[in-house]
Amino acid sequence: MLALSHGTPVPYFQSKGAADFAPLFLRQPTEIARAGATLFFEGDVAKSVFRIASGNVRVCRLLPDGRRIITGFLAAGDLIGLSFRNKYLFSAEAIDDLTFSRIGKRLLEEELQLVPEFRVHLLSHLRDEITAAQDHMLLLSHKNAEQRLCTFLLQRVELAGGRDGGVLALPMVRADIADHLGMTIETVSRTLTRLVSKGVLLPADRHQFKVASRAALARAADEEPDDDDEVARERRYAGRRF
Amino acid sequence: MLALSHGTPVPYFQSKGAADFAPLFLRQPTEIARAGATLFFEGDVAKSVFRIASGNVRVCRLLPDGRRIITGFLAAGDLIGLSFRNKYLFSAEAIDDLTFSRIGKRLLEEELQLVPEFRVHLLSHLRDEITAAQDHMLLLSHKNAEQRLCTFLLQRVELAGGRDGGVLALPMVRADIADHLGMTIETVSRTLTRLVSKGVLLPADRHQFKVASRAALARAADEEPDDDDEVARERRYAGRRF
DNA sequence: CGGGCCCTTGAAGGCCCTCAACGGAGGTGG
DNA sequence: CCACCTCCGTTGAGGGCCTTCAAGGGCCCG
Repeated sequence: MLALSHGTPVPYFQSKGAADFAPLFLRQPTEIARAGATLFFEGDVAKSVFRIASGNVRVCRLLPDGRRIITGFLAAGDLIGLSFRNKYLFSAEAIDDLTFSRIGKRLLEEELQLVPEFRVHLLSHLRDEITAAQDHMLLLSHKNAEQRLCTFLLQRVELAGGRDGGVLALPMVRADIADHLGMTIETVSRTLTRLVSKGVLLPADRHQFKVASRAALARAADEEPDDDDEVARERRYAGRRF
Repeated sequence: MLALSHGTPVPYFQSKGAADFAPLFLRQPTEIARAGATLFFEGDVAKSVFRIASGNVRVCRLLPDGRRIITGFLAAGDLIGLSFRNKYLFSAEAIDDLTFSRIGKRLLEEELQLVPEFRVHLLSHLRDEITAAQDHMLLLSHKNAEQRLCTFLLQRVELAGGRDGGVLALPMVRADIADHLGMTIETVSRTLTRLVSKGVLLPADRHQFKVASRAALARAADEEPDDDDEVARERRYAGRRF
């Protein structure tokens, strides 16, 4: 279960899915953090990689003027901090109460030297991060408020494995969503309200919605505001390709 | 010159700078491409990694509706395609006439198995990509047109090693800049004009400017539009931190 | 009950996009 | 050599989307 024997070739550019570093953390003690606690700050010397057992984490960076961007939200099973050099590139804060474990840089290095599989997992993880970052750049540069929010909601539905009747959990506050999607809290609020009034969402409480129509959500996430015909779409394609 | 002997431990999370894969490409033949040519398309099966010898490349992704984002511009010495899984994540197109070489996935795999240093370089490269992507997300989510353009121009000045009197080269067309910064070509044009009239830039031709005041450029890249005092800045900081 | 935090809603304004027209540069063919 | 075309860049006018500023309500806790 743990590893291939030394010297066995392991392809670095394979098509495998998400990395699985779980075995590395099996022997590490479980720690806890309260809502609002900071696991580490952007710029801190990186000593450990973290793995979330339960709870939610926001990962964020700050501009010199204090504005903030949340590069992502993490939950149970996710890893934090694999993309550091010797300092962390971002801060990690607990959204709600958290249980997690950590593995020291030193031990991680040793495991990577010994176990080729982990090196491949590491690469796979970094590529996933790059892909996610690029997708997010697309969202930020070209999508409007409703598309951004629907894209985000859809992601949360999918990683929860939810179906149409499923409940959509938004453990973070509106300001977190806003700073993730490059919007203001007012626009987040207004857009959520609009989605409810359109019948796409059904409000449960502040942090939970039911998805009335996942199809409508998907449509709103990727497409033009409305009445968008295939002709116009093809025309734009043609204009770009050459 | 080529590598450490097998088994020598190489730290994976060290602080080294940009990766140096140049030795891998020394034996590869040089190829050429005309301006406008496409090295590979997003979604193509990834067979090779490329290294630019001369010329400029744009790296881009497309939305389903045909809108485009240019994730970055590459020049001599840069590598393309290291972050693929088994398909390319983006397209790469020649901006001007290009010379480059490539190394096959197969051979690259072998080198990575044999030479620990290259594995470290690969990680370092991927982390650089993640860092750049996050910086760009910051730009796209929170900066206005002038800040975006100044940030971009400043990057180009710095990678050219230019001083105040240096010439700023913009080999790409305005549409490329627009799709990189999440703007329209009109806004790019208007903002450039404004920077010229402010005396920050001096126009040479369409694709070259002189930077009259690099300090002004840096100020405009990161700060508030204008007359921004420290008091206001500290106030915003305080508002965010708690 | 008062205070703080979070969320919502309204009103006004600004920034940037959209649409449109024009001019220059470069290439091609008459 | 010039007419013509296309691509690229600039500039102007108008409008829409989102931000900013402001107020108010719900919830929790001391």
